[in-house]
Amino acid sequence: MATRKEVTIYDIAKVLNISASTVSRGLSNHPAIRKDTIRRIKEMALSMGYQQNTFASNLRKNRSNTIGVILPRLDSNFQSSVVSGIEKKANQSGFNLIISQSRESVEKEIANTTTMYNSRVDGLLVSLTCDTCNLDHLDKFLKKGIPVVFFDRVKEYPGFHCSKVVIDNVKAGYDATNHLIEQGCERIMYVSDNLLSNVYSDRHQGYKNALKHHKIPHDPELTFVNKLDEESGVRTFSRLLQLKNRPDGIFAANDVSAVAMIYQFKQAGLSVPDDIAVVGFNNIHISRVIEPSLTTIHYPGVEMGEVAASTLIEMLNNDEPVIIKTVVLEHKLIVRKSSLKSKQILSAPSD
Amino acid sequence: MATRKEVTIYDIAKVLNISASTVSRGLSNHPAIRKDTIRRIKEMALSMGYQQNTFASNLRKNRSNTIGVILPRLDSNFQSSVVSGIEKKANQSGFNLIISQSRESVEKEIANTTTMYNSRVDGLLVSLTCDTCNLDHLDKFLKKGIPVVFFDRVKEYPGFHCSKVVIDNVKAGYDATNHLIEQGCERIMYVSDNLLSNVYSDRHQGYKNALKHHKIPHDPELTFVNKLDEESGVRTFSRLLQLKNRPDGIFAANDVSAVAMIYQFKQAGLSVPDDIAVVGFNNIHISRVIEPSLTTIHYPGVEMGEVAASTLIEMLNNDEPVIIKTVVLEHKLIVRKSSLKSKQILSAPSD
DNA sequence: AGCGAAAATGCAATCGGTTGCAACGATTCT
DNA sequence: AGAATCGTTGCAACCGATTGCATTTTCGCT
Repeated sequence: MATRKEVTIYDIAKVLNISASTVSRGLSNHPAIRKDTIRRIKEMALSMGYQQNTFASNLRKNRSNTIGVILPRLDSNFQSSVVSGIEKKANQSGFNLIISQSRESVEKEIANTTTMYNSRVDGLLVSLTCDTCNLDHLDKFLKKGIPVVFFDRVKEYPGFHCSKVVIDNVKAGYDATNHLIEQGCERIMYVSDNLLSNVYSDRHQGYKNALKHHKIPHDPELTFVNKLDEESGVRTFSRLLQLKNRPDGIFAANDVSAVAMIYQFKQAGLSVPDDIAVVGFNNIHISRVIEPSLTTIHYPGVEMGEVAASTLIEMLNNDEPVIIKTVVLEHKLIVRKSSLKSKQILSAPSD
Repeated sequence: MATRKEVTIYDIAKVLNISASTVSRGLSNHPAIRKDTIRRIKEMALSMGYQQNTFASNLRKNRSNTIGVILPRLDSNFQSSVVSGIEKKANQSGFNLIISQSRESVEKEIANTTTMYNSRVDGLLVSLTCDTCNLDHLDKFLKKGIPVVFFDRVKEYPGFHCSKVVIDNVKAGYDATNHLIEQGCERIMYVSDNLLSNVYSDRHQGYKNALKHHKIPHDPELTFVNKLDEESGVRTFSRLLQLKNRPDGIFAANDVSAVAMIYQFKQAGLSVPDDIAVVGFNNIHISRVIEPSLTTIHYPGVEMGEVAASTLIEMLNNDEPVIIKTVVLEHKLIVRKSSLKSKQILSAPSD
């Protein structure tokens, strides 16, 4: 009883006493088919419970109507917002979405790439692993004319050209650091994840730029690279203790670690922001409600997903040669309490 | 230059001077094919860069090797963890995943259902919208023998039988409320989302059970239903102000709203937990680091996803008649500061 | 060497929709 | 009226892998 026979276009054709080609064309509103015939076909299809067999269609058209997404993690605030945006756009345009996570493993990223390739996705959206150091596994897509769009975690690679959707991480890093400096911080620590990744190295660059701009010497000891997870705060704190000269400001490359640090500082009896000011990155929900609330860089996740998906879909729907572009979305420094030094300092002559 | 010809089994067959059937069988390790032939086929396939055409295979086998997931939101801490777990299992078992969000809209849920059906998913994982009040849109799957597994947001519906993966929300609601009562709370508010959804109504039931068990009268005015988002705290707070008798405890059906409330209370100069104790639900990251840290119900998201996916995959791989089952995962009350009334009360004779 | 069984391989139909081209009828034009 | 044209529709060859059944090859055994 489970698998009763499927209705095909041939069945419809037989009932209406026309050919299957006409049914096929009718169902896709082919201009050569008479309006009235189209109506009859569609009505019959509906009443017979016809359901298109996408396999057959895909096979013939050699198009899957599917977009592949490869990203490090789904269980991340930021990344799941991006996927949410992607899903929205893809769905609107009638594309299916197949998603796989690399879990920050290059091997898994490569494996996922192959799966996507074999599933014959029409296009690919990728946010890279931190450790991805070449793009050989993506070559086959470009070679075959399957567009690839990077988002967030991107990579420049010789001979590999594809569109990207990012924020200006250098500028954002600059803004964050600059803000701390303006608050009177003189010894600022940068807490980062793997500097191989553009997002973290660019923020680092911005950090250095800001220091330079304010003529503050750059102390490499103040850049701490570690996994930016919930335990990051503990590690950073112990790292802090080892330093001769304690920093008076921290720029953390994500909110999760910033929040974890604030927690550690509070436990240790240090005052945020007065003993040490903190700026995070991402503007995740938590940053607003933590005590003190976290100054951070807002970073539009859902929008990034939407733009990335739109960019890809545009490439898919256009027959003209692909235009490679890089879309840079606006970020915004959101100042909250974790970085606002007491008023005396604030009102000090800063210009 | 874009689309260079694909390699097919016929090409391989021609080169090796054997038939395509043998190549097909060889590639799938058919026992009737000589080991040596298999080796030769595979080597040639590799060197020619053969890539299986899944459309053709799917068409012939009438199987998509794809699992569909429909859930309310991807940009939710909890739900994205579940998806993460699902992806992990699906990937391990060689299934693709297509995902779509209903964004809490029944219409979109139904539309997604149709898309999934047309994509001919082999099985479906669903977490329902709060407002979904019948399962007619899922009927076609069962009728066609496509297994459906619900997770988290489930629904009992006459004549509709499918497996489920859930937690015991009644018990969890009981545990949360009971804990508040043990802390000395006597007037406990339940802050919920739409009570049509099992997760919220079951927690409500547990809440009432606990009250009853402790012989505390149930005041319907103390159940506040609203959208459990970040603004929920504001709404709940204004609701609180309207009450004659201010509650001394709150059980919130998710952490996001609990945290938002705590924030409001603090702003208003109320002490948590002494003026009002708070228990949340989900144990999202934030609950640990907020001040005061939030007592909550831990709720295994990733595991729920893994179990749901495994359950479905098991059904897909078994030819025997499907065994319907309900898997109930353990939850756990995690006591933190937001509910721990001062020691005097704690050490009071509670037996 | 010869026979039969078992092992290995090939044949050809099939899955269901798509599409270039041919064909048909109706209309228009000369 | 005959030719040209346009609007519709049908024919048949795909797309590439799978699989029941037929056929060939292999090999053991007498």
